[in-house]
Order: sequence, then structure tokens, then C-alpha cells
Amino acid sequence: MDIPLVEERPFRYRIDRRDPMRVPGVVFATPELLPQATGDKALEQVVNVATLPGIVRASFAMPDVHWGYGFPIGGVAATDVDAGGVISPGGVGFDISCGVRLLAAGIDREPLAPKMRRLMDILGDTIPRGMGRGGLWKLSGPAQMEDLLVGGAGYAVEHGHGVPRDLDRCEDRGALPGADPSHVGRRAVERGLEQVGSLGSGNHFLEVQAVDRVYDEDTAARFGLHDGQVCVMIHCGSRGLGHQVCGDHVRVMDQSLRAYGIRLPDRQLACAPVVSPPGRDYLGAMAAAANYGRANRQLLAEAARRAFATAAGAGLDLVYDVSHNTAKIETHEVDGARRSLCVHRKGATLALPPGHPDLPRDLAGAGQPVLVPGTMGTASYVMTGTAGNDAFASACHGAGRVWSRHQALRRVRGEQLRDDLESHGIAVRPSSWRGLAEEAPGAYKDIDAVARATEGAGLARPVARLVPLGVVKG
DNA sequence: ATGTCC
Repeated sequence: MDIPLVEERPFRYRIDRRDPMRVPGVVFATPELLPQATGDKALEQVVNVATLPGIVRASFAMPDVHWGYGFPIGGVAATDVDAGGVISPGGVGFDISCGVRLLAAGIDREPLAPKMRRLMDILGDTIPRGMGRGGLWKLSGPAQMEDLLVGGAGYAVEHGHGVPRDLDRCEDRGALPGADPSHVGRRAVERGLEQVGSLGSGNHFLEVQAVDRVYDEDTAARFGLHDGQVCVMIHCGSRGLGHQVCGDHVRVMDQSLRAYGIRLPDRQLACAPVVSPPGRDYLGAMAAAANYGRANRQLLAEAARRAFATAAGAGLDLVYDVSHNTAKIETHEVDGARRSLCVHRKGATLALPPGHPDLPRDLAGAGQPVLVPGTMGTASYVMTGTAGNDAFASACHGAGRVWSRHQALRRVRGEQLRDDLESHGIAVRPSSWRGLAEEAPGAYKDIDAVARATEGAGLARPVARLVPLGVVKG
């Protein structure tokens, strides 16, 4: 199916509403970044999402949009809670609260260079990763899990895994409110007990990076960043626990569609009204899984701190921790009225503008750090939220896949990729050759083009560009 | 993304 696009202005395309769409689609992109050019079905998914009950303004797609489960990855959809608006697990994603944490090291790349080998060896030996496997913090049982699911990163800090200042630099201070562990199933809890503090696999990683360009000195300084500085970027989520929560609630909602009179073009959009038992149950379970993901990143950051202390005698200050797979109840102005919305961001990053009340005080003038990981061979970006973002304060979350994992495996060999990266001065500590090949830089869109489009579309603006020095791959 | 099919 060919989706007609109207170029409203550079970096912004509209898909006109036609039945059964309730709102138009809006795709932020350049011609090169449009998924039609890359042969995936993401634009059909943008259209499908536009049919959801209660959706307002538009079904949005970020410049890194690509095909996903039901909703596109890089999609943003807000539904009106008080007008029959729905919540859909597919609009959050299987990896609930998957997100990025950036830490700024008290060392620059030149003095770190002679110590990099040892640092990477320690990280490679101590960061749990890969399918299954264990985590850094084995919980005592379901009772302790319940506390972690409510407390998130703060619960980890209370138990000595980090410092209180970390929470100042976490979205929602490290815990999404409304977590209800009673709707996290037994199997989800079991899967999660031994995975707190682990990367997982796929596109997850821990990278040592360096700032190679600063676009805005003042904002970078407020974020604690300067040219040449070493950073650590962590990308991971809620592991088997979040996956199980998503699957469990998709099944329930799929069975309740008829009862709520919801008709969908794709069963993967399974949903329920926010104000319904299945809707509320999922939101409570999703918040709990989100808090698991946030605690997970807190534990991994602590492991990175230990490695830096040992190998480099340097500390790591948290710049920010932000999720890009969530649904949050937020207040936004729509058609001149303040409305309570359920904002689904799936592969899309919250991007609060300067002055937003949810920002920590010392970032009020700078805006929220928007963390945009590239690939292991290319740059990553630190951006900041801007005023006038009509996609409910959302921005891109990464480069966005263009090759399927299968295509990547046909084109790339893991050992060869490792050699290529090492020859470019990037140290690699893989978890599997196959996993490495699937995540080859060529499998992704051009991150610099994605960042330019994100800025051009008025979603966020660049603050600093980071380049990889070493990657610990999930 | 995911004990890559309970």
C-alpha cells in the first residue's frame, strides 16, 4: 500500500485523514529518511495508529521511524483519557521503559587513552549481558521485587547502588508513579529476579564515548559536558520482566476488545480505554516494569563507576536518564483546552523545553537532555528540548533500523566488524558474533541526518556530539 | 526487545 504524503514544510510531512483514521498522520523526516524509501511498513502503521479511539492531534512519526509491533518504532500517539481514549501495550513496546542513561566522566579522552585497554577489560568482565544470564543484583524474592517495582532507581540508591544526586537527573526522579506490582504476573517477577543490572541483547550496549563537538557551550556546561570529555552511555530496558508484562496484557486486551466495542485494523494494536479495568491494570503494571528498567540502568551505572574508579581514578556524574518506551498520563493543551492525555512514546524520547515544571531546577533554563544513541561505529547526540514541539514534547530516540536483522546477518560477519571497529580505534567487547553483526552500523539510518531532521522539524536541538571509544555490546 | 515457540 502506497501512503500519500503531503510536504507541509521541510522536515514535516502530512498523511491526510481518511476513514477510518480519526486524525491525520505527521511524519518528521527528509526524503532520504522516509521509511517508504527503505521498504518497510512503518507509514501504514502510522495510519493504523490514527484510527485508535480517543487519539488527538495526529499520529506522529519521528525521523528515526521504522516498522515495529503494531505501532511503528519512533511513533507518538496521545489519547484523551476523558473521551474514551485508549492505552495500548503495543504503543509502548515489548521493552517497557527501554531508555538511555548518560554519565560524564571526570577525565578527558587524552589522559584516558593509556588506560582504555584496562578499562574496557574490566567493563567487559563485569557488565552482565546477552540473552538470559544473570544480573548484578540478585533479589531475595518477590517481596523485595515489589519494593523495587515501586521505588525504581530510588530503591536501588536506598540500597547503596548510587548517590541521591543521581535521582535529581532521572526522568520522574527515577520512578514512574502509579506502579502496581499486583498486576505484574508471577512469571514476569520470576524472570526479573535475577536480571537486575544486566544489558540484555539486541541494540543494548554500554559505551565509553568522548565529546567531539559542542554546538551550545552554555547548555553543554549546564549538562556537565565539555569538548574532549569522556562519557558513558548505557542503553537497556526492563529485560524479561517488561517483555512478560507486555505479552500478558496484550493477551488480556485482545480478549476485551469486543466488550469495549473497539475495532482495529491490526490486532497488534490491542488496547483498552485508559479508564477501564484492563487499561488501569496495564498502566499499573507498565509503571512497575518501567521502574524495573530504571533500577536496571542505575545498577549498570554503578558498575561503570567501579570500573572507572579502578582503571582511571575518575568519577562519573549522571547527566540524565530518560526512557523512550513509555505511556504517561500528561496534561497538554489541545484545541485550546487543557486535556489529560495518555501519551504513548514508542522509540521516542520525552523532550521537555526550557521552563517546564517537571525539569530539575538546575536544568530549568537549559531544557531536558534528549539522549540519542547512534550505532557502535558512529556518533551519538545529546540534544535538548525546545518550545513549540507539537508532538507532545517528543523527539527521536536513535538512528532507526533500515536493514532487518536477517538482512544484516547476510551482509555482515561479526568478526570482520570487530576488526573494522578496532582498526578505527573503537574497542569492542561483544556478547556474541551474531548479535554484533545484527547491530552493524550499516543496518541503521545516518544518525547525523536524523539529528539534523530532528532539529529542522523543531523537535529538539543539538547540544553535543559524542563519538565511541569502546563498546560493551549486549 | 525476548529463557528469539509453553
